[in-house]
Amino acid sequence: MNIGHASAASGVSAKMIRYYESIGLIPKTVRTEAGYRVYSEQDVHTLRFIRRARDLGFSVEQIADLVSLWRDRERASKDVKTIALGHVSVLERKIRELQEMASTLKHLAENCSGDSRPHCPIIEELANEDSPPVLAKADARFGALGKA
Amino acid sequence: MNIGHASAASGVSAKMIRYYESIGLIPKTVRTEAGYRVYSEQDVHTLRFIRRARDLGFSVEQIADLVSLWRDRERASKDVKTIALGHVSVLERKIRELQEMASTLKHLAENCSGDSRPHCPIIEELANEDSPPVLAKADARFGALGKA
DNA sequence: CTTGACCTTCCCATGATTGGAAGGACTACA
DNA sequence: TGTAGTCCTTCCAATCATGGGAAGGTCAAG
Repeated sequence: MNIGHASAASGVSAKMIRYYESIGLIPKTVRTEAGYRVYSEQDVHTLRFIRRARDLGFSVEQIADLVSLWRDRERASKDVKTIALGHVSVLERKIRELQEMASTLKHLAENCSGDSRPHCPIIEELANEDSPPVLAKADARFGALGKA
Repeated sequence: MNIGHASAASGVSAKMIRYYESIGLIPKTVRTEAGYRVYSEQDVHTLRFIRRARDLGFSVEQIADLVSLWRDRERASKDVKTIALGHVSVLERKIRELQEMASTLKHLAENCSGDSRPHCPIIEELANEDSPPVLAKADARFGALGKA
């Protein structure tokens, strides 16, 4: 099976499959004489595992740990649970940060008439000389949501 | 006032001030003969405005819009409200995605004994041949939380 | 006049992902 | 056999906001 087929079968883009190989998340594959990568059903299985972990928001680094724990049939379930719960707490912190942002903004927007007049509490809050941080301490790096 | 002072007064790092200038979010400053950037109180005020908007998770692109609306004393509050509410809906979608991830993981972890035995429903779910996506469609790009 | 703290520009790295270019390989069809 | 079209390969670049650091100029205090 070539990379395009493995991609379709696993839901991981060919680009990402090559990337995962380059960073060592998955081992280098067998190649045909022409240099084409060849994948087995087991490889596709691994790729699906990786995709599901990505869907759950695990980082590539965490996924590497999960994959090796997956391969180790003797590992303790505690080790897996530790990673999962650690990730849950990161997710929950992130959720709280975003909820704070959203509720602050909603509160401001509720007090903004939203008509053609210039008065606007949203802008006024952002411009407020006296209120240092708008929120306590929401790590701005996790607030940015890209150009979605 | 030089850039270090402006940074301390606004809470925006000197690195970011230069970056914001380079991308046109803030105008080029006056320079001393030696080439040092010089900032006024008004500039610091603008930087604080920007930092607060960042704290609320606005993208630089959105901040550019907010800054120009801020400067325009005749603008309609509707324009500001539209940006804010658009951002709120993005935040809320993101929150729902993360909540789905967290609840799926918590559910799996609750059923994982977390002891030294190998049985682990978390790994088993990730490895499950039959369940295509773990979650409906959580954009993986927003699931990754960096190496926090 | 030296020391240290500041400033300047420039380049690089992050994380996961996508895009594209240039070129080789394979398949199907005439 | 030729050729068109689709696949594959590698390499390079961009995203977004931010930090790190190097090399070198400037400034203020001692």
